[in-house]
Amino acid sequence: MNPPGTPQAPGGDRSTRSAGPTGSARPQDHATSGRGALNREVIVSAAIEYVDEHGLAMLTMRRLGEHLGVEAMSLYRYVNGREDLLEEIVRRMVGGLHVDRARRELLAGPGWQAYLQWLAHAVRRLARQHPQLFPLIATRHPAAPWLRPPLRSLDVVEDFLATLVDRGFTMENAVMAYRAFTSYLLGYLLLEVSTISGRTVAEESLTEVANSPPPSPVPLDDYPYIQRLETWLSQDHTDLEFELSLEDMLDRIERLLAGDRT
Amino acid sequence: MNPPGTPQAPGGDRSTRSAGPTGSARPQDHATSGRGALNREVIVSAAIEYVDEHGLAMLTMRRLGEHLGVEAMSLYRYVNGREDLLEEIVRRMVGGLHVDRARRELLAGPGWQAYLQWLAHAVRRLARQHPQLFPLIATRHPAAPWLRPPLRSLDVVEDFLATLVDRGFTMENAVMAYRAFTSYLLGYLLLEVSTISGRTVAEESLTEVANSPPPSPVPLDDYPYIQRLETWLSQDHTDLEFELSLEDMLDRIERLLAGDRT
DNA sequence: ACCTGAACACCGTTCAAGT
DNA sequence: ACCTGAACACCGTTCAAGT
Repeated sequence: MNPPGTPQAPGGDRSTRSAGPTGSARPQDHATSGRGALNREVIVSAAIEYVDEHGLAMLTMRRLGEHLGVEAMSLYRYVNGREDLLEEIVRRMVGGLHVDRARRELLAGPGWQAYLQWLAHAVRRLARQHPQLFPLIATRHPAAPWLRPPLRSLDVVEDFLATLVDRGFTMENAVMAYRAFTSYLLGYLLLEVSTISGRTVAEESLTEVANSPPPSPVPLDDYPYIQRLETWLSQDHTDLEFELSLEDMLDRIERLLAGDRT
Repeated sequence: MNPPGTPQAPGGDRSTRSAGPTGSARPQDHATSGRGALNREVIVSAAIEYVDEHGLAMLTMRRLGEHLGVEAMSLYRYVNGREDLLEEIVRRMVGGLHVDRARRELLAGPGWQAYLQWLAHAVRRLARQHPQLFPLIATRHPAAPWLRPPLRSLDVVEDFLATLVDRGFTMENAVMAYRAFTSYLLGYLLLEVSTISGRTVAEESLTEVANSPPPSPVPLDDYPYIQRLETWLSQDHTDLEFELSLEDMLDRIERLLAGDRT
């Protein structure tokens, strides 16, 4: 399955499902030498950190190497190239949304709403913590193309469907709920995040690149309505707005169920 | 305003609002020489064409130059670098959504619903015509950061707000409608498009790059629910699904209005 | 006025070589 | 086993030079 030339990541076990509490970090007691401790996990963490600070465009194999105190070429032992690194970042971020059955039962209780509420908030937390990275989640096409952003991880989708079907959704309705939930979240958060990171990235590319002209403040004559509504338009999404539209969306899903029974 | 070193685009009038029926293509009767006819418009068109065919990652100043039968450096006379080119592509795509007042009245009639219906379908047409480009629309941060994707163009947003306010929306409700509409469309279309272009791009990067291993078909043991629902999940979004959820969203906007009157 | 050649700084990636 | 140096092919972009 693997072309012979391809460098092999040591300990490169791709399955996310496995990770029991045992196999997380093999004990490496002989000199955890501060410098030489290079591995896939460290690299991905550093990359996330770097992007959060400098923006996605600044993430370069060479710069990441430097940031880690290592030549860029060393990274290729653990990461199968830049694409693979980005993919792994997404996997890692999204992977945190998976909860085991027990925890899920606790979260959800008898209804499905509490679980979806929790999931939505978890994704939002992610988006706001890593505004630079979230568009990646929304844009990258996964291995399984019918696995849509922003959930991505098979584990998370499995959680989602299991919860709903166990609570009495038909298969068709579960899928419709998945789509509704998923596109609501994606659309909402992409916009919310674009206001946050829009400014952030702009500032950086100004200090970092420093040759692009400052994004000219557009003159609003000729646009009377926009002018009148600018204060409202530029207002940040509030937590309340998220809660309300989220509930609205959950209601829509509930109506799916109701429509089924009548 | 312009740093002296910056190359200046001839005829580089940025305002989109201007374009009366007169100034579209200055008559250049002296030898419209098939080769030398390089200008901003031609470049942008070629770029769009190129991306549609080869994917965004393949769009390179040098390759685009070659595609146009010209050295890459020539492009810099008309386009202020790659970033500017991308921005212009977005401007051009989104610009087509602007309709003058007369046409809008015709479209909308007395209600606002017909206009929003038309707009939603126009954006969807765009997304499906240029699946490779649509994520760009969703991701690029505009000059005015409160101008959210996917509408982007000041003209279009002005159209949107004017239509609603003229039909009796309060300012606050018009903005809420703008957000609801915008994030609904963005979320929905991003997902729809990701199924289309997911496959497309995968095939290309396979023929073009040819060294990445074929995206391994994920084994679905361990994921019983996904397995059961796969056929549903992988089903393409249908036109009907779009219509239904669109109407649903318009209803939500209508409830904004109703809530105001009670 | 418009295009080009040559050059610069920077990429991602490979591979033989070092320790 | 792990990292590096050198190299390759390819970027975006600038600028003096050609016509």
